[in-house]
Amino acid sequence: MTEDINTPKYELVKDYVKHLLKENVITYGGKLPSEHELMEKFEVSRHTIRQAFGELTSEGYIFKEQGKGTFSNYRRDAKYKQIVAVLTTYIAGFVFPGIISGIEETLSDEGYMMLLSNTNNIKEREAQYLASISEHNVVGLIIEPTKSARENTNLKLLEDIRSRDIKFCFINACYDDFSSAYVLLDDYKGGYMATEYLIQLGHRRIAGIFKTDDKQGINRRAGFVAAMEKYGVPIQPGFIGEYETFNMYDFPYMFAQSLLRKEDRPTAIFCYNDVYALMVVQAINDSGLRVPDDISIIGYDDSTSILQSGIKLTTIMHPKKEMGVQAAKYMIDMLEGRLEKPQIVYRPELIVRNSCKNL
Amino acid sequence: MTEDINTPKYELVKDYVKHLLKENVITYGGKLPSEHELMEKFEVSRHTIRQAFGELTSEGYIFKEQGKGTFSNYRRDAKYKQIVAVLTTYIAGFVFPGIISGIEETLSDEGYMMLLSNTNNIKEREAQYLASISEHNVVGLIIEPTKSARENTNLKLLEDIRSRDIKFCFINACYDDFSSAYVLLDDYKGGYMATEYLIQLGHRRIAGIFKTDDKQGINRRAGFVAAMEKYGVPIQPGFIGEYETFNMYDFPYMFAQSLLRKEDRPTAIFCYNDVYALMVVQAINDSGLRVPDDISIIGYDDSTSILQSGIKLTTIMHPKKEMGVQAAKYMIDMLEGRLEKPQIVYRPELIVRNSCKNL
DNA sequence: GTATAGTACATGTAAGGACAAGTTAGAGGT
DNA sequence: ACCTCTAACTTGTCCTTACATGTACTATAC
Repeated sequence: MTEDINTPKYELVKDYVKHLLKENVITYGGKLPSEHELMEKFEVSRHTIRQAFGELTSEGYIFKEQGKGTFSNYRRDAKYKQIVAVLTTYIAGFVFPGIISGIEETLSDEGYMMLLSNTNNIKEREAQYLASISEHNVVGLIIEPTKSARENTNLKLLEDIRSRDIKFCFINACYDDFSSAYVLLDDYKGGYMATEYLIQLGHRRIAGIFKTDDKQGINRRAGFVAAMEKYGVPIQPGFIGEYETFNMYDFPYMFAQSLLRKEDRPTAIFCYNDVYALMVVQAINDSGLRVPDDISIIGYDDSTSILQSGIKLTTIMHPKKEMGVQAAKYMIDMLEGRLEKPQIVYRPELIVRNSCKNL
Repeated sequence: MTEDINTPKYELVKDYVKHLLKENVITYGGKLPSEHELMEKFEVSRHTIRQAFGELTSEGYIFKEQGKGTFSNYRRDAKYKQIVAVLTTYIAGFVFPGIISGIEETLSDEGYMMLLSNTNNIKEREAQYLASISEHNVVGLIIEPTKSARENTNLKLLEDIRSRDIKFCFINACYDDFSSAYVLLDDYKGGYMATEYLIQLGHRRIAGIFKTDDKQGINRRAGFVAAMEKYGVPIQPGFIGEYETFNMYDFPYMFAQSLLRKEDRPTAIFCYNDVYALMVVQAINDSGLRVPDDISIIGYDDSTSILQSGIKLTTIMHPKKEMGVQAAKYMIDMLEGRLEKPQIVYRPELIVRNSCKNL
C-alpha cells in the first residue's frame, strides 16, 4: 500500500480492482462497479477508469460486455499464471521424454505453464521459434541449442530476447558466446569413462562413432580420444566415424558395415548414443556376428533400456529427468529473483550391463 | 480493404499500422510515424491514435518508448502466432511421447505453438489447468480427459472455455455429456480382437486386468467380455482384475501373483496395456514360470516394443503419432473455419509377436 | 574541446464533454 | 397474460485541452 505521490491514478484504480479480485470480494464472473461508480469513488475522470479497465482487460483480469457491465475473469483456483518456453531439438525419442517430463512436473508444481516445441535440429526452426516467443507472454526460456557445435547464427535473436528480460537456461549444451544459466552433462568425462572401461576390459582396437554438429558429440569424441591417448592405445585409421543430422539415419549402420569389412575389424565400438548403438548392433547382427561375443558395444544416454536380441546395453547414464527438474528449478529461482545465473555440470555414470566382453 | 462506414476510426489506424508491419514497410525495430503525424494523416484526435497504439501494444505488434517513439515489434519470420493448449494425463511413458510429438510437429508446421501439460490423472490438476488457459491467449485445446470413466466434475469449466470460442478436440477418450471434436481409438474392438486372438489360439482359461477409472479401460474390458461371450468361453471367478490410478503400480503384479497361486491358473492374460503387461510378466518370471510357454500374455498400445526376457510382446497397435497428427489437423481445420466438429475413430490392429502360445 | 542549458519533439497522464450502441427492467397498452 | 415502448444504465467511440516526463540535438558558455 505504498501510495507514492508519483503513482498514476489509473494504477491506483488497477490495484484496487486487482485487490477486489484477488481477495475474492468479487468472484469469477461477478460484476465490477460501473465506470461511473468508480469515477465517483476515486474522484477521477471516466478516461482514467477506462485506461485502468483497458489494461486489466488485456492482462486478462476482467472482461467487458457492452450494455451489461464489466466482469471478473479472474479465478483464484487458476494456479498457472506464467509461461515458460521450452525448446529442444527433439521431443520424442532419445533423452527427451525424460527431460521434458522433469521440466513439466517442476514447472506446473510451481504454477508455471510449459510452451513446448522442438527444432528437429534445424537452425531456421530455432530462429522462427525464438522470434515468436517475444510476441507471447513468455517469461523464461529453457533451450537446448540446435547444432551447438556449428556457428551460433541465432545469437542476435537470443540477445534480443534477453533484452526483453526473459530468463534463460540452457540444457544439454550451451553456446560459448552467450553467457547464461545452464544444466549440462559432462560429456567429455562420459566419453572418457566409456572408452576407459573398454580399454580396461582389454580392448585395443576400439572404434568410435560420433555426431559432430552438436557439442555433445564433439565432447564425447574428445573424451574418447583423450582416454585412448592417456592409455597409449592408438586409434586405427578409419576407426572414427563422424556424421551429422542429415545422415544420422543411414550413417551409423553403413559405417558399422564398413568397420566389419576391414581385415582387422575393431573389437569394440563406442557409439554416440544408445539409439545409434542399436543401429550398429543391427549391422553386426545382419552380418552374422554377435554382441558381445564378437564385438563389444557401449552406448550413451541410457535411453533404450533393452536390446532387440535380449542383450542389455552397457552405457553412460544421462540423468534426464533430474536435469529437467534442475533446469526448471533454476528457471523458477531466476524468475523469482533468488538466483542470478546458476550453472551446474552433472557427472556421468557408467552403467555396466552385458554388451561388452572382457577380453 | 472493406472500408465499412461502421468501422471505428481506431480500427482503421490499427489496420494501417498492421499493414505497414506485415508488408515490411517498417521492419522489426523500425520507427513508426509519431502520434502527431498519424493524427494529421487520418484527421483524427490523438486519443484515437493512442487507442489504436494501445491495442497494438497489448497484441504484441508494437512497443513504445517514452521520449523516443513507437517501434515495430513484428517479425515477418516469427512464424508462430497462436497457442494451442494440450493436456494429457501423462507426458512421458505409455503412448504419450508419440501422441505429443505428432501433435507438436503438425502444429508447428502450421504456425501454432503448443502449451503442454499433464494432469497425472488427477482431476484437481485438470481443473487448475482449465481455469488457467482462458487467461492466456489460447485459441484451442487438445485434451485427453482425466479419469474419463468417472463423473465429469469439470464440465462447467469446459463449457466456460467453449463459451470463450476456444476450439476443442478430445483424444483417446471423450465425455458423453460434452459434445466435441474427437480422435479416438476403438478400444472396445481392440479388447475384442485381443481376446478373440487368444481364444482362436485355443485358450479357454483367460484372465483380464483392466484400469477402470478411464474410458479406455472400461471399453477394453467390455470388448474382452463380449468376445468371451460371443465364443461361449466362461469367465472364471476372480479372473478379472480391476485397478485404478492410485494402485496402478502395485496391483498388476499382485493380481498376477494371485492368479498364479490358483489351482487352475489361467493359460493367458489380457493386460490393459504394455506397461502393465511387463509387470505381469515380471510376476510370472519371479514365480518361476515362463512366457509364453506357461502363460500367454497379450498387451495393448504397442508402447514398449521389447520385453526384458527377449520376448516380444503381442499387442494391439495404438496409432499414437497418427492420432496426434490427426488431432492437431482437426484443431487447425476448426481454427481456420474449414471444419465444424470433426470426429474419427481409429481401428485397432493386432500385432502378433511371440508372447502368446498356440495351445 | 567539452560541459550545459535550452528547445523541439516524442510519449504519458489526466480532465471534461458529446453522442452511439447494447441491455435491462418497468410502465403502459392490448 | 403478453407484448411493446421507453427510460435508465451500461460500455464504445471520439473529440479538445493541458501539463508531465523522457530523449535527442544544438547553440552557448567556459
